[in-house]
Amino acid sequence: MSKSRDHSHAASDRRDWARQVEKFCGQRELQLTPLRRQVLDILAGAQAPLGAYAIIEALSREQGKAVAPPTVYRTLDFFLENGFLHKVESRNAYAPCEHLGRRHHGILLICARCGRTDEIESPRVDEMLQETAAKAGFSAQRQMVEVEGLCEACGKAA
Amino acid sequence: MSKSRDHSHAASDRRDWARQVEKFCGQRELQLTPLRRQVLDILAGAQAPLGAYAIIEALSREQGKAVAPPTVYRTLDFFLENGFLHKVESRNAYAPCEHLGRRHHGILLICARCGRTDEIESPRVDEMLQETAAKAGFSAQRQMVEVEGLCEACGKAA
DNA sequence: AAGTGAACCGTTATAACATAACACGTCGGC
DNA sequence: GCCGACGTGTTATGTTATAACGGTTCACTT
Repeated sequence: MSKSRDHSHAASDRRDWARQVEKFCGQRELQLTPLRRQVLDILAGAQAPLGAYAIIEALSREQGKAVAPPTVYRTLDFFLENGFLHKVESRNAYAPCEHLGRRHHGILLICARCGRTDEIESPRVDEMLQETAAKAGFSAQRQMVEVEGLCEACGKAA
Repeated sequence: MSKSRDHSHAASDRRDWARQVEKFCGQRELQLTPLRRQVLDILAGAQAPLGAYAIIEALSREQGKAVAPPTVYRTLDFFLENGFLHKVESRNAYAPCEHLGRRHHGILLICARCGRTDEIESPRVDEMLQETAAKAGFSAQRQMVEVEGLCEACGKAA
């Protein structure tokens, strides 16, 4: 399998994500409606974060379902509010949260070449950011860390 | 003056910024044209990061000058390319870069209450991010770190 | 059974952010 | 004088996101 420790962007990871979201919805009595499941599948099937309009197109293409923007944005809000999804601010796109249930603040690694993103966690970075901000008199609530560069595969290719 | 070490968002800081940009343009033979200077002044006069369309409105209001979006975006590009400005990705806004000339990767502290942003630098955070990414096989090129929370003033007010 | 409220989705319209493509003027070098 | 680079103006359009209103379903109450 992959030799480094599981940062593979593999389809299996994303399918895993979909399964976990499903499980969480069951546990917390959140409604995973048909629309939400369709969007979940589309996101789970994507190799890179999707924009809202890409999801609209995918719904139309793959499910033959024509939906307007608000419908998709509401669905995205649902996933975001429940911590199932991250918004990739630098790209206006939405990516599966790979660490469901944990207190998040993920670090997003965005490949400039293939567009795929990986999410990693680092409590040390989180703490250091918190502290660094505190030194400036700032009380941190939410962190957004996005790193653009080359993923392992693209780094080797180049 | 301010008791903590100079994270005051003070108007004087921003005027300082404008002066430094001016200086840099002189040194590097960059043209600080009338339009660019007007935009510079508007940004220097703002208490919080401005969006492109806010700048358009300000140009119209303060300078009586009606400009179309491309004109402003080109000006912003000029400032961004030369490292004079940061784009605040989570807000689609543009903020003065407070550390001209240094290799940047600033950390943006964005107050959720008053909207003001402060930029701090932390080589340690930068390094740690770099390392953390490297452990995931990722070669980092550009970092975006935005922290939302309460600035000192707003923290006390609340 | 009728009444109520919450959650979800559909629909229309529009707001907010950003860029493509082309035109024109100025200025410096040849 | 011609040319190319640069900056700006202008028109049109592309992309991302939300406001506002309507309708359905369903659980719960009375």
